[in-house]
Amino acid sequence: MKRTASIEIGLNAAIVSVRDGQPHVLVTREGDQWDALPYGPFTPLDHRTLDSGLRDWVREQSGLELGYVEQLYTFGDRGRHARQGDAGPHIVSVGYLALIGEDPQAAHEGTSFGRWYAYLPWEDWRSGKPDILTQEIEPRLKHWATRHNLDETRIEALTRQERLRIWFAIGRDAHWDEEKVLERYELLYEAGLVAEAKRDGREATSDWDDFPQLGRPMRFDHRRILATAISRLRGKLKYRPVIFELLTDSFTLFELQKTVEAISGHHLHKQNFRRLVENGGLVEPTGDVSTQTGGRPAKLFRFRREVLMERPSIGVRMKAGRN
Amino acid sequence: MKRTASIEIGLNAAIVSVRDGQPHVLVTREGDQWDALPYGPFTPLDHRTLDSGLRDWVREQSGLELGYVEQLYTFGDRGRHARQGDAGPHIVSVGYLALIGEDPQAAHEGTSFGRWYAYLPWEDWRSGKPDILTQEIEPRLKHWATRHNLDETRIEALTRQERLRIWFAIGRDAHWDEEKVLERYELLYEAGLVAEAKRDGREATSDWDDFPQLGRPMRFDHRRILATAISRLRGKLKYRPVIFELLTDSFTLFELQKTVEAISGHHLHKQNFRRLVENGGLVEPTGDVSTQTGGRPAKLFRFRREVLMERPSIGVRMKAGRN
DNA sequence: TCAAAAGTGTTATCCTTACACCCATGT
DNA sequence: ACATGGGTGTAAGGATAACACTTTTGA
Repeated sequence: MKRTASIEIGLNAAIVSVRDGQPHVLVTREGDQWDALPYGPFTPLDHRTLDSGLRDWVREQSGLELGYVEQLYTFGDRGRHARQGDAGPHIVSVGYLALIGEDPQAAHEGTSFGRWYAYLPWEDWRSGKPDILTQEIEPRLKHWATRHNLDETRIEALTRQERLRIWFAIGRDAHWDEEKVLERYELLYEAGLVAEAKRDGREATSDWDDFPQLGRPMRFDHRRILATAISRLRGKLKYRPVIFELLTDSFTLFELQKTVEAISGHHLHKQNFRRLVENGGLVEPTGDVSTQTGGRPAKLFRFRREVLMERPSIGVRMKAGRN
Repeated sequence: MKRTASIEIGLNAAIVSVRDGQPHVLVTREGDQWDALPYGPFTPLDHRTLDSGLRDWVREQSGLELGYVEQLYTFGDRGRHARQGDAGPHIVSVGYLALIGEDPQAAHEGTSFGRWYAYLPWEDWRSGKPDILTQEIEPRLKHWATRHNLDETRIEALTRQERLRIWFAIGRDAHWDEEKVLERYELLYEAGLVAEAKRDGREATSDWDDFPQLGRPMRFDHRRILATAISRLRGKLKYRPVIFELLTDSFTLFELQKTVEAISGHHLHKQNFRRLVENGGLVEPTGDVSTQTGGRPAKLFRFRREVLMERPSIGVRMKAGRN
């Protein structure tokens, strides 16, 4: 028998909602502390399953009743919850992604929806490449890549240069892969360029005081969980019709497009997007029109739930485009 | 503060290897017990991370040194590890998928590689639809679907009929989705058609004694973890070049095709498969040929590791075919 | 010689992309 | 009138699937 130590299982939820064309995540703010995702310990006596435990915590902390919920990943790094030299129980945390369609009315005091791209501003390419990449991130990462590039202790590990190329599109023929959100955040952490790295006692690339704030930080490793959620959601969009979990029952194609753009972080080509969606059999017209569009009234559509039973895997395929 | 209860975190690995065209998973057999996946508790004092804990347990139990490892899912249902009325600590288990390329020599005493399709025989469509589906499973599932179909307590839940259609391709226009391995296993469990359901004290569709063995059962919920691993691997094949983790450094296109077929569970069209692979830039000729093929000597290929840095997502695309 | 697997070539079809253009409404 | 978003048509290009066929080895 091995030695045992007290373990606690933490449940964390990244609860996503799109409003006014911006993706948001539910956060709790306690005083001047950093924003946190809703979380709480899993206690088997109170919770039948991990899922139901999560729903209980979210209900208690925010008043929200969750619909679509999906497990993301279980994080178990030693000391991930601890500040330097801190003791205390070891915590393994199970991260979840939840999606909310209707505009959630009044959540509890102390909770609110924070914009994704306030936490991860380099992920929003809807109006082109974000300035923070060119001006702040790229020069610092390039500098970091030149400093002792010889930490390749493991064989077959990617070099710093290579990681910049595939994850940050720095270098020739490189291109931005919108799904690599987690990899980018973890690289910034490793390079000591986010506030959490300083908090956790990691070495910085240069003086911390010179640093701009690269995105709003979060408590514990919650920004990592948010990054995981975004990665998963951006990937899943392409092969599962999850986007409709973020919309009301009926919607215009424009609203659908804006929601996909909000999540994927880049612009889409209007005409082709409409055709792909309509031909794909994902939606059907309700018969009504919306006159609130600022232009010609738009047909309203609803999601065809039957597709879940027709095609094994179907999503909103699309490529970036100008129009 | 909530009540606390002792929690233990278990680590489980589905270690996959393809030999002689058959996919296998590493199991331990203790006496007349059911086969089990390698597993052990996560103890933070011994293990730095969940990953390293898993590698430690596998090394200890089987002597294998793992390469490619990927977290699958964390299972936390109350009582999932318990027999009826059993008490004891609550166990949350974290499932992993590991892939092994080289034919693994001598694993420890008591461990061996068991064939996937001995555990889940309905998943092997390489020689057409398996008889066990037509003869044993479908009639029993149809019967189950007619019995009190009114367990739709949740709104929006799929009916039994619908689930048979989308997951078991029973009904008109239905077609088999090879990725839905977990859904199928869980449905068989829910319908009381696998031995684990009896062991866990679930009600059967009819008398247990009448039942054929629907696949070889496993300890605890290990067959569910295996099903999760297969689902994930079959899905991932299509957008990541993971298949090469299951092959030796150089291989013929025929070996590659047989390996993909072993994993995906269906036959592929030879000519088109070869073209897709060669044109896709996934592989490059080594210059050597293999004369051990039983026919004309075949060019040997190797995986182009550079693609990991070129394309964001690339896999072995293919459709079922006759040839 | 035959079986078995390695390979090549060609076509029809579908899907995607890109471009051009017109429609209906509110201000 | 014009801005805004809604909506249609079409043609080029690429990828896929299905088919037919030739080549090289071992038994």
